[in-house]
Amino acid sequence: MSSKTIETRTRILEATVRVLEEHGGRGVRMGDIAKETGISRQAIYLHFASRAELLNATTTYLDEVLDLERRLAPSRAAKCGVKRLALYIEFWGNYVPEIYGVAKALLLAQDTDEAAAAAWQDRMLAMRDGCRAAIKALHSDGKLAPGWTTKRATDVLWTVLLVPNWESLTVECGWSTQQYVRWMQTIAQRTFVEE
Amino acid sequence: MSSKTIETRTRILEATVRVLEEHGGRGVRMGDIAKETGISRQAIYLHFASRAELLNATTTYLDEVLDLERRLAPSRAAKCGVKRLALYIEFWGNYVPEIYGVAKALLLAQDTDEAAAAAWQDRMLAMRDGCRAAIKALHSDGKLAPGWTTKRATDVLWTVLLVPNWESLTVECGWSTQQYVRWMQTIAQRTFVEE
DNA sequence: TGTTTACTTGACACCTTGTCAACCTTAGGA
DNA sequence: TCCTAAGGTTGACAAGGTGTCAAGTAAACA
Repeated sequence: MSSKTIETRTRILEATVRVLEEHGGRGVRMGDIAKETGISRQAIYLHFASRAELLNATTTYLDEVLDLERRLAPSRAAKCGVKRLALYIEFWGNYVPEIYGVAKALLLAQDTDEAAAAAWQDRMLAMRDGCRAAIKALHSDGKLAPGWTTKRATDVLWTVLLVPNWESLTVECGWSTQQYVRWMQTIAQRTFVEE
Repeated sequence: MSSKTIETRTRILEATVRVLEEHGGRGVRMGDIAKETGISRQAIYLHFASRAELLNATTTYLDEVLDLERRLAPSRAAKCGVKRLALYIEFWGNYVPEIYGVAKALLLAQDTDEAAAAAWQDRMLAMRDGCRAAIKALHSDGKLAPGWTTKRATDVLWTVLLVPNWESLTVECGWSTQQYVRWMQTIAQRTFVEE
């Protein structure tokens, strides 16, 4: 790829983030993104094969810009399962607001777009790995509350952390990010950690 | 409305339930419903103003057919808050699978359709009343775990019971209805009920 | 017999994504 | 300096869905 190609590609990605963030991921068309980038709608297809691919590339781009790996480090370095669980929820609760626009757009595209569904599925499976790791750490410490298997506890933690729930609590119910983190930690603690 | 009008209207509603249930609420077009009913696509608009209105009417129709009121009775008659909470979750966990197809369709229509969004919002606010009643009953018994306000606990219970979470646990994670009910009760118990 | 009611058929507007062809512009190599 | 290719522009169009409209049909009803 020439430097000009890369530059335009980056400009498109930046514009996508901006316009998606601004509209909460809803009702954003290819034409809107093109206008924000300052190029024609058709030109976007010179860089991305479809809307789904653009959306997918945008999440990857955001992960880099927001330094996903650095943000994940604390929870991975936790000394005990209880701590790891709390730190993972803290990471996630602070990450979702930053990616919400793009995430929502990808989420909405799922119905009509097979590729978008697969892309989002992938990301959520990655998030699930984080959940599983936290639950396993808890289990290793002998602190997983009785009755829970690793699989079942992972299912629940993962489901509860899904973006629509964050949306419900913050957008609908008016919670702040801090409240989200704090009470999600409380729920996870009470549900999964043996007293 | 003439009896013929009512009969056709009912046939459309029945057909909508069938075809939506069959396809899990995804990718069902007005033409599909018309074909299933045995009338022309345009004729549906003689009975329902729009796709959103049809979907909305279908949920109301299902509530009647499935006797929503009767199903709600046990939780409402519960003698204590703990029991009420458990029974409400049991009701909901057994109700969602029955309405899933229609619910999913209405859920998917939300992005493009303002009216569909409002209709679903309405139903979910009704469900929220049930959550609030259970939490309040718990609170009256002095059994609401410390730290929770009625509002905050209602927010959480309501969010956790939302249809996408049921979908995640059953469709994605492979849980049975029984498992869903049992573990949701467990989570609610451990999270909200004072030991 | 004549009229109203429920429905049919065919056509079409609107919206968005994705594709195509033809044309333009500019930077870089020979 | 010339000319070529890459990156972009414009206009047009197909596909696929919702919703609308006009004209016609068939049967019930008065």
